[in-house]
Amino acid sequence: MIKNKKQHGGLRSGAGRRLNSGIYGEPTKVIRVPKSKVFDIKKYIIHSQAANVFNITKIKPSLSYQPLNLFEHKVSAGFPSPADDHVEKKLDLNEYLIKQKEATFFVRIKGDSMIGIGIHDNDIVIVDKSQKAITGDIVLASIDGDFTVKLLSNNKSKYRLLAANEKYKPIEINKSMQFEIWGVITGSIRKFK
Amino acid sequence: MIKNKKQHGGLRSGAGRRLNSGIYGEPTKVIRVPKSKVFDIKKYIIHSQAANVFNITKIKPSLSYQPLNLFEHKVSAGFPSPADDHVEKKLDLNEYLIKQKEATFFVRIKGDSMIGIGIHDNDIVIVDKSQKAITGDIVLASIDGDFTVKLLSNNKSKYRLLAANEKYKPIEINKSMQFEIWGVITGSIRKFK
DNA sequence: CATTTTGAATATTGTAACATAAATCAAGTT
DNA sequence: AACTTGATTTATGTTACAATATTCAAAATG
Repeated sequence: MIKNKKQHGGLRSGAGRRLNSGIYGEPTKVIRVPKSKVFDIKKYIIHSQAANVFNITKIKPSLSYQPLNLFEHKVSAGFPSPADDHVEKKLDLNEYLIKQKEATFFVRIKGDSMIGIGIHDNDIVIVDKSQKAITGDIVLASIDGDFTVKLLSNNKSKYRLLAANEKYKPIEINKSMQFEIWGVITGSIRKFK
Repeated sequence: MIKNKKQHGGLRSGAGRRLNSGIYGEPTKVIRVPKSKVFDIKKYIIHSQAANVFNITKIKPSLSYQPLNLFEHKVSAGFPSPADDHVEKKLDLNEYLIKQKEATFFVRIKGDSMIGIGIHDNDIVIVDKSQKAITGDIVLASIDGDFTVKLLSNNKSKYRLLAANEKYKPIEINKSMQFEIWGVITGSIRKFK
C-alpha cells in the first residue's frame, strides 16, 4: 500500500483552534525573569483553579462602634502635615469597613493562596453574611469542606467561582459538591507592625 | 596585510564577566506570560530602584476609639457559626491597627507601584510617625519629592531603601538627595465592597 | 441519514537557540 | 604607568522550535 491516500480530514477554512483560546485568553509573551521569582509569578498569573485550602480563624465583629473624625486631603505637590485642618468627613475604621455589624465577621487568612487577589498570609478579611452575593463579588465559600475566597459568577442558575483574573477557568459548582457561600468579602486589613 | 595579527587581548583565565553579575544578581529563566501582565510582572521584579511615584491622599487618624467585643475561635475541622460564643478577647479595628492614635495618619495609595509588598491601588495604609523607623520596617519616605513605601535598612549610618525582595539593588540615600521618613507603616486596609 | 472517527489546520506554550550587549582581564600601545 | 583594545565570558531580550491542544469537516460507520 504505497499510495492508499485520502483517508480523513483535509484542507478547509475555519479549521484550527481559535485565537486566544489558551488558558490566558489573550496573547502571550516570553520574558526572562529571575529564577527565584518564577514560582511567585506563576502563582500570580495562573492563580489556582482549585479551591484554596487555608486555615481560618474566625473573629466576631465589633458589637458597636463610634464614628470619629476623619481628615482627608488630596495631595499632589506637597505633603500635607497631619496637623493640617482640611477636614472633609469622618472616618472610623470600623465604620469604614463594616456596614452590617450584626452580620459581619472576620476571618484570618492563613497561607498565600489568595495573593492573586491581594490577600496575603495573616490578613484579616471582613465578611458580611447578610449581603446576597452577586456576580462580581468576592465571597467566602466552602466547597467539599475546603474554604476558598473567590470571585463569584453565576451563569444560568449555575454557580461558578472564578480566580482573580476572570479569564481563567472557573470552578463550576455542581450538585455532587458540597457548596455553601458564607458571606461576601467586603474588605481586608493587614498589620505590618 | 594578510597576517598582521596579535594586537590585543587573548586567551586568559579569569576573563569575562562574573556569574550572576546581571541586574537580577541570580540565574534567570525564560517564561511565557500573558501580554497584559508583562508590565506588572516587570514592575514586580525590578521593583523600581528609583522612588515610587504615586498619589496619596492623607487621612487624619481617628481622634478616639472604643474597645469592642471580639470573638475569636480557632477552626480546623468545621466552620464555627458566627453566633458561637467562643469569646476570647476584644477586637476593635481601630485598636487592632492603631497604637499611637495621636501620631497616626492614613494614606490612600494610588497606583500599583507597591504591589510587590502587597499594597494595591486604593488601599489605605496606616502610618505611625511617632515610631522610630528601624531596619526592616516598611516606611513612608520622600526622596527628592517623590513618595515611596519601602523596606528600610541602614548600613553604617547610611540609609538604604529596599524593594520588597531584599535581593534587589537598594536605593542608597546620599547627601545630595532630599530624604525624609514620614513614618512607619503599621498596617493597611482594603475595601472590596 | 445521523453519528462517530479521523487527520489536517491552526494556535498555544514551554524550552532551546540565537544575537546583541555588558563586563572583565591582560596584552599591547603610548 | 596609564590607557586602549580585543578576546573571553556571561547576561538578556527575542526568535525559533517542538510538543500539545483545539477545531473543523471529510471520511467512515451503521
